[in-house]
Amino acid sequence: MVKKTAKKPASPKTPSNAADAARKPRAVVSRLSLYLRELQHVQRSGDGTINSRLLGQRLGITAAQVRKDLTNFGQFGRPGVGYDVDQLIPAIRTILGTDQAWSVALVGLGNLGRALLGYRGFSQQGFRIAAVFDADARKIGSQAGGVHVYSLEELPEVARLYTIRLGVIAVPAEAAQVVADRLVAAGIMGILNFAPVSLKLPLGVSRVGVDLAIELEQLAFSVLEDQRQR
Amino acid sequence: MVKKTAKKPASPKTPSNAADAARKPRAVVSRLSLYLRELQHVQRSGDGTINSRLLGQRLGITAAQVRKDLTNFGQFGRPGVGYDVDQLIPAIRTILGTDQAWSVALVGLGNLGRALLGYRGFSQQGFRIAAVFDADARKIGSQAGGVHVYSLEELPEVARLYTIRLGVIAVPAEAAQVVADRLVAAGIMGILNFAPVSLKLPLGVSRVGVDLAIELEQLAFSVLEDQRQR
DNA sequence: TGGTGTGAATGCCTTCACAGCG
DNA sequence: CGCTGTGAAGGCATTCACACCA
Repeated sequence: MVKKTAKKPASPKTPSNAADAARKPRAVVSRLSLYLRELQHVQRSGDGTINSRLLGQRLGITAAQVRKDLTNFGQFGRPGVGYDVDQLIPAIRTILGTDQAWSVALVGLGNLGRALLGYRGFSQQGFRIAAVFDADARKIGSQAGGVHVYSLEELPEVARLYTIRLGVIAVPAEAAQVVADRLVAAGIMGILNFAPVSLKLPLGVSRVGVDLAIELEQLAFSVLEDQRQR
Repeated sequence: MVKKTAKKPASPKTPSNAADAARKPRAVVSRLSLYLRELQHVQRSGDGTINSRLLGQRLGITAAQVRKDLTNFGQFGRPGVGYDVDQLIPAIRTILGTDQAWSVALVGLGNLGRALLGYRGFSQQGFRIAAVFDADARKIGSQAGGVHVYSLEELPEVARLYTIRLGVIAVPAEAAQVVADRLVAAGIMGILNFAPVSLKLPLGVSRVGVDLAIELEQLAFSVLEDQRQR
C-alpha cells in the first residue's frame, strides 16, 4: 500500500512542534464536509463507487484537489476504480468526529431557534439538541420539538447531565456575548454563533460563526462582480 | 495622497485581460463584511475613529491584514490617526454593493423560511424580502410577515414586478434543484441556498451555500483538533 | 485502460518591516 | 510619535504531470 514512513527533510524553517502531527488546513476540512454530503447523495442513488473527477465535478472542485484532500488522511482509493462509497463515508465521519454523537445546547427559542430545533439535518449527521435555553419565563419549563426548555441558570447542571459539548447561540446580538460567557463557564467546548457579533472567547473554545446578512452581502458582491466582468 | 498611477510591470506571467481591473480575492471580500459589521458596532458605541490594530483585534485578524484589505479598494486611513468610522462604513457598503437596496425572493415558508422572513438583520443591511413563494396551496395567497405568498408559477411575473435579483432557497433538499432552475429561468442573478445539496447553476449566476449541519461538523472537528493539541 | 497518490511547480494570501505622512 | 500604505518575503494551497497500480 505504499505507506511512506517518516519524512525528515531536516527543514531549516519549520519549527515542528513534536505534538502537531495531525493539524490540517481549514480549507481541507470544510471540503471534507462537502464530500461527505455528496457521497451520501451518491449512496442514495445506488452507486457503490465514485472517482475523483466525478465527485469534484458535482461540487465544482478539481479532481486533483479531491485526491489531495483525501490523501491527507489516508489511502482510500483504488487505482483504476475510484473510491468505495460505503467505505469512504464512515472514514470521513471518523475524521470529522461525527462517528460519535454530539449533544448540543440550543440557546434562544425565537424564530431561528425554533427552525434549528426542527431541522432534520442535524440528527442525520449525528447531532442531538439535548436541551433548549431561553430567558423568557413563559417558555421555561415547556417543551419545544420534544425538548425541554430550561432557564439559563440551569445551564451548568444540564450541560453536565447530558454531557453537552457544543452550544448554538440563536439570541439577539445584544445578548450573544453574555450567553457565550455562560456557555463557556458551563464547560462547553465549541460555539456555533448566529448572532451578528464577533464573540470574545477564551483559548481552547472553538467557534463557528454564521451571519445571515453577511451571506447575502457576499452574494450581492458576487453578482455585481459578475456583471462587471461581462 | 500618494496616488500611484498605472502599474505596468510588463509581467511575463499574468495574461491580464484588459477588463479584469477589479477582480478581488474571495477571502478579502468576506472580511470586508466583517469589518463593516464591526464598524457599525463601533459607531453605535460612539467612537468616531478606529485604527487597524483595534479593528483587527476585535475580529481576530492582524492589523497588517486589515490595512492590506482596505487598500485594495482605495486609501481610507489617515496616518497617525486611523480610519474615520462614518466615512469608512459607506465606503465599504459601496464596495459590497449594499449602498443600493436589493429585492430578494424567498422560496420556502417552512420553519427556516419564517425565521428568515422575520430576521431584522436583512433590512438593516439593505435587503428586502419582496415576495415569498411556496408550493403549499394553503399558504398561497396569504400574508406572512407583511409579505405576500405566491405560487411558484407566478415567479417570473413577480420577479419582474419587483426587480428581484436575488433568491433564497429554504426548501427541502429534494426540491432545491427544481426551485433553483425556476429562479434562474425567472432571471435571478444570485442564489443563497440553505438546502444541503450542491446546486447545478449556469454560468453567470452566483451562489452562496449555507449548510447548517456542515457548520456543526466543522465545529465538532475544531473541538476535537483542539483537544488533541493539548 | 482508467484512475489513484504524489513530488514539483505555480499561484495566492498573509505577514514583515519600514518609509513617509499628519 | 503613531499609524497608514506598501514592496518584499514567506508560507499555504492548488494545480500539474506522471509513476505506478488494478
